[in-house]
Amino acid sequence: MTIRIDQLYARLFDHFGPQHWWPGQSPFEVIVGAVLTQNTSWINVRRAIDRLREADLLDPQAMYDLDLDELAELIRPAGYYRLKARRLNNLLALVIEQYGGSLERMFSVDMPSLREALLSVNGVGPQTADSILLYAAEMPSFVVDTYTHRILARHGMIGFDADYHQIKSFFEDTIEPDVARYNEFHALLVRVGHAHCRRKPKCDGCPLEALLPGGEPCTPDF
DNA sequence: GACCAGGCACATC
DNA sequence: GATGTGCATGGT
Repeated sequence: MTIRIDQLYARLFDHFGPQHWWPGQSPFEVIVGAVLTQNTSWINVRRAIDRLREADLLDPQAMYDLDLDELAELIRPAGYYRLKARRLNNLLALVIEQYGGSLERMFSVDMPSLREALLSVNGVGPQTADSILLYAAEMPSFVVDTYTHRILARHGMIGFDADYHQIKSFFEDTIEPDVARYNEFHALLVRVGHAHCRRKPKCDGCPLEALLPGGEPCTPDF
């Protein structure tokens, strides 16, 4: 017996309300943020993006033209800064060389082809690619992250050993393609993850507690 | 001071 | 194919 996906969404939305993820920012800023947030808290990503904006570098060509060491230094607060400078540069090379530096052109490509192109970039994995598709290109690609995996596994909706594609399909096979819904759902999962489903169990007051049959606890195995 | 954060690629067995 | 490791800053 497991809880249903629509119950999960309803409970999270009722509890936390709309999350307003990545509103009012440029698509390019979303792309940069998607790379910088890899295994990193958003507060540190925020600092790095602010520094880039301050330097007037939130533009594909401008950032691509910048020396790699200088880019690394600017994004330092986001951690793994030398690695991420290279990854950003790899992604910018795609944007510039394949799409002439135009995000509009890049986003006019069909979703499966664009996803494949993004995944071909060294440093862009499935979560980063899907974040770009959903939050920058506004295409209905569900984003899976550590919290999504952990929350679903702990509540018996998937196996603890489920891989990225299985979890993504779990959502996409159930919820019809809907950019706004996918956006909100993922943001809500991260929100409840921050509050209650970290590595160490922190379940007090978790709005998902009562969803399990008989109010049984989740199984915080990882 | 230890532990954690909106991953990913690569080495090794 | 599975498992382990490097990458790094800043908050709790």
